[in-house]
Parts: sequence; C-alpha cells; structure tokens
Amino acid sequence: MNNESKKVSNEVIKRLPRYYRYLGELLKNNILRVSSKELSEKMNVTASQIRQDLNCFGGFGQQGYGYNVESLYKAIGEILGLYNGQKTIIIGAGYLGHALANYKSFENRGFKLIGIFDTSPDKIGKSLNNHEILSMENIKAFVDKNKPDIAILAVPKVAAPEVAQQLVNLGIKGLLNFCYTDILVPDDVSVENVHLSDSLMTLSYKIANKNKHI
Amino acid sequence: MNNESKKVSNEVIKRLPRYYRYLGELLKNNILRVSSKELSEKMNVTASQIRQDLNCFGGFGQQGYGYNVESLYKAIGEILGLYNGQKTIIIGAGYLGHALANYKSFENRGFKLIGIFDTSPDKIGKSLNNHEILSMENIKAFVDKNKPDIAILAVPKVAAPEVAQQLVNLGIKGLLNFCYTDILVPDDVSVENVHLSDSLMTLSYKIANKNKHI
DNA sequence: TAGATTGTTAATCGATTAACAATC
DNA sequence: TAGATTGTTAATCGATTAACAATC
Repeated sequence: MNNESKKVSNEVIKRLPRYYRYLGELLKNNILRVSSKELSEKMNVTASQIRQDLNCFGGFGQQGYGYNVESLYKAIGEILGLYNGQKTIIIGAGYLGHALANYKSFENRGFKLIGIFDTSPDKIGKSLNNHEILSMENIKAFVDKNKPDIAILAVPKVAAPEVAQQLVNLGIKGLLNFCYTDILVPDDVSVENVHLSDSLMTLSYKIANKNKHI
Repeated sequence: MNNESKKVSNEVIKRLPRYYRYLGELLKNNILRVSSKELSEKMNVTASQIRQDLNCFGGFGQQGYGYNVESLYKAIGEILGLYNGQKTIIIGAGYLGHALANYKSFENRGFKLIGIFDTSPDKIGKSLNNHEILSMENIKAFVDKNKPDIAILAVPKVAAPEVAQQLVNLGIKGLLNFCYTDILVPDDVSVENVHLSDSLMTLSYKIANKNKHI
C-alpha cells in the first residue's frame, strides 16, 4: 500500500511504546518541547538513536528547536494505531482474565474491550467489569457480528492451540498470547507473546550471573 | 568471579528460556537426542545461531551425534539458575497478584513462592493459594528473616517507585516489574519488566502496518 | 571407516553511534 | 545573525549466518 516505506526494524517498533510513554509523561507535566538530547538523558538511550528511530516515520522535529511534545506524542500514537479504536476480546475469565479486564491502561490507550469469553458454566453469565462473561459456544456469532480486531488469549496452556486456531478461522487478525506456547498463525495474522515464565527465567539468569555483568 | 567468561549478549540470554522450553517438550516426548538442525527447524531459527548461542556457555554437543536432550535441558536450567530454589514474594494481591500466585509454571520452574503482601485491610489475613496475605507493615521483618531472592511487583503504578525503593533498601536483588513505569535500581539489583501496554501497542502497530511487512 | 554434526573462525549483514551540513 | 538542534550520511560496532576443519 505504502510503497515508499522501507522496512522498519523490530527493534525500532519495540521502542515506540516507550517513547510514547515518556512523551505522555512530559505532556502531563506541561512540557511543550523536548530535544532528542534531553529525551535521551531521561530515557537512558542515545540522542542519535531517538532521531534515527523517529526518522523511520518522518521528520517530526525542527532544527534549532527540537520536538513539539504534543504533536510528537500524537504522531507516535497514530503510528502505533492507537486511535483506531481497536476492538478487543478476552478469552478466558480466570484470574488473568480478571486482571486484564480490569486493566485501566487498556481503555486509556484506545483499545475497546467488547467481550469476555469462557467455557466454564461457573463463570458464564457472571459479570466482569461491566461485561457479561459469554460462552465460547457463542464466539462465532459474536465475532461475525462485532468483528473484533484483537483477541487476548488467557486460557490454560493446553487449550491454547485449538482456541487460537478457532480465532484465526473466525478472521481475527491480532492475538496477544499469554499462554506458554508458541502459536502458529498465517502470515496475515499478528501475534505478540507475553511469556511470564520467560521473563522470570531471564531475571533468574541475571541474578545468578550478576557478577559477570558488572 | 568467572574471569574467563566473555560477556554474553542480551539477545542470547533472552533466547535461553525458549531453548529450555523446546528441550522440555522433546524430553516429555521421550526424544533422547537432537541436532542443531532439527531443533532449528522446530524453533524456526538457524542451526548456526543455536550452536553459537550454546557455545557461549560451553560445548554441550558431540560431533556426528548432536545434543543429548536431557543433559542439555539440565545444563540450560542450571545456567538460568532454575535449580537455586529462588525464593519469591509477590507484592500486591489484586487480580494480577492472584493470577501470579496461582501460576503453576512458577513452582514448575524451581521458584518458591514464600509470601504475598498487600496494604488493603480487606485482603490482609485472607488466604491466597495456601499463603496468608501479609501486611506491607511486616515486610521488613519478613525479608530480614526469610531473605527472598525475587520480588514480583504487582501494585498500582503510583505505588511502584516507593515500593521498589523499599524492597531494594531491604536487600532484594531481583525485581519482576509489572507496573507500567521504569524502575531505577542500583547496579547490583536486576529488574525485568513486563509491560502489558507495550505488548499491546506493539501488536497494535503490527496490525495497523501488516501490509508493510509481507 | 564413512557419514554426520559439532565447535569455531570468517564473512555478511544490520543496528547503533558519531559526525556534520542543513536550517530553524 | 548566532546558537541550537535536527535529518541524514558515514563509521563503527555487534549479531547473525555461512563455511569448514575437527572429531565423534
């Protein structure tokens, strides 16, 4: 579609949310302008990297002045697709599902929670953060009707591959996967994994090998 | 301490848990040996990368044969510090704290949950996965006595910096941070962040820009 | 032994940093 | 205008991949 775009590296993309967060803080503190140098000191990265990263998407700054905080904040939000009102469903109403359903940043960042699903009769029909927990039996009808953009997978690990497959078949194009398994999807579907075990093990490594890194 | 060790890059460290997971699967399926080529096909990485990564820590394979699954699995577990029985506490007994306290992989990977803390009188004294929720007022005494290795931060964002500081002052050397804020710690303390908002935004970007990546 | 596959060195590729002309 | 800071090119650094001798 956009034929002038060169490939933006994954490293850059992973840094965008962090820029967005720091700019949001500045905005909250009524700071109107920031230079790459100032921002780099706050964020503990190089000014050069910030300028390179931003210039993947366009020239947002002004020589001699720096960047307008508000307009850069909005531009990055735009790039991240946060103003698309992405409709989100949560699959699995266990503790993790509860935590996610009550997660404030959700709505704050432009995501709209539109449904929560589970298979357990104990949970179906109950209310969670103003949403009725729906039966997985109704998921097809729901997705056909409401066309969610993102599904958050918070089911037990064993159920993950089947549920993921089902969601992909129904046409969901984005999965946030909390299950401790890699999920195979077609090329036109995006998956982002949150593997708590991996984070915990990485931390464990760092603690165990701290002396080697000082 | 280990003066022959060259610095292991962060990229390599982040991949170790995934190797560990795949080797665990092989082991579960009674597969005794694996070559870097076979593993690379399963994991969708290059065989060269696997061999390079492993050789940061030693020669675990055997020419003409490949790797013994069980001994490599154990070796990586060792490297990750999973057999150190790392004592872990959870700070914050909200939905996220509940999800974490009930997280099975925890104990499966050698971490020992030894305490859960909260500030809310509603929660203190209640039981969570066989642990009594303790008051934050008692944290100093608890840490002094039980010397936990890892603290998982699952408190509201506003409380995060103060609580983190408190934990560091008490001598905790590892923090798993679920709060949406960067935490500043001394050099001898390790922090691993799990920023759900970041993952969600990265996913949002991928969905919004899918066409550019095919 | 012949075949397979490692460990390791060398080549390539990509990401980060530095430098500086352009320009506000 | 002079000073500041960007956008962008060039240099450096590091990570990934390829190649192959060593060896089981």
